Amino acid sequence: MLAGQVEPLSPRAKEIVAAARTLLEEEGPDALSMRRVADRLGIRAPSIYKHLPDKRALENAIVSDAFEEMAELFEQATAADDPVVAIADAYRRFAHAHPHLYRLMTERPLDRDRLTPGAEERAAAPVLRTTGDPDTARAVWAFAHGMTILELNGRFPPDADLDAAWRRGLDAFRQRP
Amino acid sequence: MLAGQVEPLSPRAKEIVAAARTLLEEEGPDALSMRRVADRLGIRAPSIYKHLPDKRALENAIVSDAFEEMAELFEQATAADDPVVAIADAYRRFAHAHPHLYRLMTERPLDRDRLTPGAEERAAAPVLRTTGDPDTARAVWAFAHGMTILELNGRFPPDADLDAAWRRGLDAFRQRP
DNA sequence: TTGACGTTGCTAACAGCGTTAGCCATAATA
DNA sequence: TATTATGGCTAACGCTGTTAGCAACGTCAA
Repeated sequence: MLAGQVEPLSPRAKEIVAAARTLLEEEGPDALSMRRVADRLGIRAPSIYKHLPDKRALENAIVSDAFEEMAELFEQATAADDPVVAIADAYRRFAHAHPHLYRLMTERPLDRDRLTPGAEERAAAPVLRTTGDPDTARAVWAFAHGMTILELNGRFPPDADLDAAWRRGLDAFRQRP
Repeated sequence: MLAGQVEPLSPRAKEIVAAARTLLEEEGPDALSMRRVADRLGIRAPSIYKHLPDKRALENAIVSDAFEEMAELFEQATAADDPVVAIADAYRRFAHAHPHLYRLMTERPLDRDRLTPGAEERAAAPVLRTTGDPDTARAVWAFAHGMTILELNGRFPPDADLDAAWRRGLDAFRQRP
């Protein structure tokens, strides 16, 4: 319990986080500067520091929210006939709908001490539960993330059938009879 | 043929690229600034622009070299008993040996017009050849990248057995009898 | 030998970044 | 009414990539 307590955001801080998220989703990571966020709110950049300690805290708040939203989607998907596929599809759909947000969530180490406690675990739980064993859960997650981020980054050939590769991958992890 | 021709680097440019790569590998991406690179060579940052058009060109040169090195490793691995596993292992080993370099190679869209022509294809070819079909090749690559980058970014639990998850994933893509 | 020119360095500067220090007006509280 | 906390502000610092313009040097032609 050495981790510093993450205190809840004030209403004003939530407004700032909301503005930051909109900016990120609409204009991408370069637009997510303290000055641009402040602009959107009609204030100056240094004023943000009255509500949030630094830029990383702003990003962490966005990421925490996104984890909660993902967890919600995954929990709904567990009810499907093939829950692993349903969760994976929800994962990929989320990333396509929020590409800049998805990159922010995945492209670097999490500073877990400063995220909403439990959010990450809540998103991870359905995958672990539906695949059965942790090694498979991790392998499926790795495939889903790899596929998704390479796709977002335009790393596959333009004529590649990525839906087919996606199905091929998920099929590989299906229980063998 | 709309792509601008990539002209070969002058000897001095190659020195700059070498210094930049060392800096990146030793101190990480934040150290890879034009001023730090110049420092290493005993010159000033603006002088770099006499040899390379911009920072992106510097990064592209590093990435192009890395692709060639990867291709070399993959081509050696195709001789193994189980070439898919051997290539995948070489991939993961390369990333572990050069984490900052690996991130630079994968974390954003390539500007293919400005890379050494053919380097990317040369690295991709062995995977395609040994897996047989393109969908499987892409799925295996996605798994390998996903596993590797999540590992580098410390996204798995600290007690996770990542070697086991790695084997589990590769096993899933093995031809079924 | 001299003049021209390309090469390769330099300094100064610009706009943008995250962040800090310090000031001030307003609102809430003792 | 006096005090304190809140939430803005400006100015500034050191960092970033990059450009403009200048100066020294080597090469090569007339």
